[in-house]
Amino acid sequence: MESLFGDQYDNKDEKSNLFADIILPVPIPKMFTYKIPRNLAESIGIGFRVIVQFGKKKILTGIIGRVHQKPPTSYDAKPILDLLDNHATVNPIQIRFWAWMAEYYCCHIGEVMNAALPSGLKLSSESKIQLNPTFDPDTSPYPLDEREELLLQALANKEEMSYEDCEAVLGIKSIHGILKSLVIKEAIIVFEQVKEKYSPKVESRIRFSHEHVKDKKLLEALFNEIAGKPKQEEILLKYLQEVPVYKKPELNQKGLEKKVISDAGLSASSLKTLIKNGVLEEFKIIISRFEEEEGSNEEIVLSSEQEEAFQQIKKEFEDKNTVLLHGITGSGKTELYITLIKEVLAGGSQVLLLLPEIALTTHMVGRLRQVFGSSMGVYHSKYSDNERVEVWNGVLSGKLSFVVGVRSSIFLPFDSLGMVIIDEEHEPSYKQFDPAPRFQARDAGIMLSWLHQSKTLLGSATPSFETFHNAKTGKYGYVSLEKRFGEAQLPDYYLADILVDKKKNLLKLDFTRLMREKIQEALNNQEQVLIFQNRRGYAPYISCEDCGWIPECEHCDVSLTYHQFGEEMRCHYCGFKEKVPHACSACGSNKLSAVGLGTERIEESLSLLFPEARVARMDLDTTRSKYGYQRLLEDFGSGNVDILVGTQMITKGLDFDRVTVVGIMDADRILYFPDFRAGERAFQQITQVAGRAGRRDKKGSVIIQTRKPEQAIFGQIISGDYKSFYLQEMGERQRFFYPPFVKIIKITTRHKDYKTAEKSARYLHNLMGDIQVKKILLGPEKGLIGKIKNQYIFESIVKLDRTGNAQAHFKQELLHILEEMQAHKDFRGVRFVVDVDPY
DNA sequence: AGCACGCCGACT
DNA sequence: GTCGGCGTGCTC
Repeated sequence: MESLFGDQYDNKDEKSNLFADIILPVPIPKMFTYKIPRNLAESIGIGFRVIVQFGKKKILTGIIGRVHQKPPTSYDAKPILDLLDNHATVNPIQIRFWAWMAEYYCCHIGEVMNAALPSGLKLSSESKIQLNPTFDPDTSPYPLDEREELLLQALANKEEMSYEDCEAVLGIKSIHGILKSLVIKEAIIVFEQVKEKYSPKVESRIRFSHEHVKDKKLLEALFNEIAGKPKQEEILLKYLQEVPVYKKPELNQKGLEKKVISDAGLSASSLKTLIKNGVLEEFKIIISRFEEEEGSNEEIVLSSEQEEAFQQIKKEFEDKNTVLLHGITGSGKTELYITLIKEVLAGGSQVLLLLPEIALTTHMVGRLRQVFGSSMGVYHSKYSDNERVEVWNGVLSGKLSFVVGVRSSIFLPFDSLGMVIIDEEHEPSYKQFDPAPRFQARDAGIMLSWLHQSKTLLGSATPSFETFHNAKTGKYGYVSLEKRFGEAQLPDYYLADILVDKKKNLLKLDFTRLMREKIQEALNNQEQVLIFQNRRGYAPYISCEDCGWIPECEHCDVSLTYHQFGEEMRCHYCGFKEKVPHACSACGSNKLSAVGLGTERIEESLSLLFPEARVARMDLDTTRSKYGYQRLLEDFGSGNVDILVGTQMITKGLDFDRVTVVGIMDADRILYFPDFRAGERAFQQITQVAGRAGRRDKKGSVIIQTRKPEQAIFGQIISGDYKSFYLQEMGERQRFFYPPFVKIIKITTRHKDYKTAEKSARYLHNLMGDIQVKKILLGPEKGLIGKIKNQYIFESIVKLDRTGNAQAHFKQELLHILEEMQAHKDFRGVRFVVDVDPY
């Protein structure tokens, strides 16, 4: 592997001519070559963090991607300014991983770096100004104008000011000229301030000054001395009580957290005096942001089914790198994972377990923590940056050999992965949409695993078709785990026909009679209910009953969603908000009605239908805060809520014994999504949410409301017949050229002017047509949403042959085309986005 | 992406 | 007349 980058220490005598290709977090498709100064040559290597100047003044953190001796021919390389650490922050495998990702997903390696490194590890500079100490306004030969005076005054009582501060002081946008003039007049100095963003958590502690613990007599003397000062004595006694240095003098080294003294209500000023007089000393240590916790080291006992699956997995791994574990909900995958993880860790390798975002808040992590204690790292998107840096460093130092995390945890600096486990592998949230790199963490995880010569286990109750196809064709191993753990039974399904009930006048506030009866039954039995509707807000739009007018977003091509909470109309694409109109803007009629079903409305309807029930709602709007989701879950878990309404958030990881009824408000909405994956997703979503119904002792009920109960997919979902559903859908996919039979690349063209957007998309489309590769080219078509944030959107879809190097060739050509187009003035300001394997 | 340099409108 | 708008070109 080393040879990929050249052996940088080949010729030690010529180290003065060393150059480094550096990855910088900028969206420019190349690395940048800098000169390695003599004094750094010995201590530098691939993956080291360095500081370089980029452009006229910007200072950036870069990562050494390659070291070589070839001086650039067309320009003068700038020197590396400094080295940030005495070790590599990124290992060679990661650099290869980044390079692969940039190439595969058609983005720049700098963008990958940006996504990979927690921002705490990327420092950058900010321009600041300060007063020139030699400047004296009275003797200065240069006259100052009003604004310059103003700025100097503002600066007079400050150490420094940022450009933003200056703008604020002067109240104008362009301060450059003024600053320049002040520099020429030698009144100020402009400098770059580099800020290290990561700050370790520091704890203040106290202990006896050295000589006092050397022998007991000294301590006794000390107490005699201090006897007249009760407050100080109290503090010393408290210290001795917490840290028995009489018995074990070595304990003094670690001291006592300073906070303990103030928490005990003892005098802070007396403590200060003790420190001032040299009796105690204060010192600081760096502590972890994560609590220390012992693992339980318990013996995991697998059921016979689990044990069998476990053995099968191991057997499959003998000749396959990737294995799919097809295990139905509640089959106890967690225990299986734990057993596997333990085994890999015992072998001295690292393990990465990927989970979808919300699953990270649930009991699975708690269970893992119980077993692995703080040797397990958790990498969460809601973590602060400092916390992320600590996980990063934990993996780097070897302290954390096992990490559970969301999709971005594939970027952690593992150096010897033994296994990557991707749970709920079918989850769409593994795909990153925006910004680049638009990677699929499941696929990237398999690649990462391959780079480590490690194994990948994919787990799902409803595998993605891509994965299942790979398993069927023998590319992946396949193990199924069919029995529900602990004798829990599969739920009963009921199809409730919305149209029939409507005709019979049995539909009340969008609830069919069957649904209402089942809910009532559960309530009577003190059981809980989940209601699923994948749409937030009150109603997706409101409409004028007289003329059909619908309020739309000013910036996007969508109707505004009515949110009862806060009484406003909101755009779910750009965040635009406005007041709810009282009359139609087109005809003035005041007959405006809310159309369609959102979670808010369902919540309201439930309160009306079941006034005695406690109803709660879980969607993006109620879980925005860091612990919003967890709080709602706890409320529900503790039985403070009878009915929980929610979006797809409720479909995952909610394992509560008392849920016996799950209602799906509008299955058709999931099914008729204009996307080739709609069927697959419907199957997955409905199965997932249904899996929440009924546990151990009680069979659950799942009520699916639909307008077309005769559709085959329902029968397949109900009988859990994933395979026949799969076969049927795959027939379609093959006929109409959809993945996994082809590779899809989506190219989006965006511009604020409709005509320009359309013209650019056409032009690009034609050029793509000329690429000599077997392909199907569709479009360019106006986006599903024609305009978002005032940008008109066009899309082209390319379907590529999976075999050979068609993909690689096409991508390469495409990037050339885009580069050229972007340089052309006709397409100035046009944004092109390439999405490989889009969702 | 930033951030410079460079050429045109609306204010003193 | 200048200030200040932003178009366009480059970054090792």
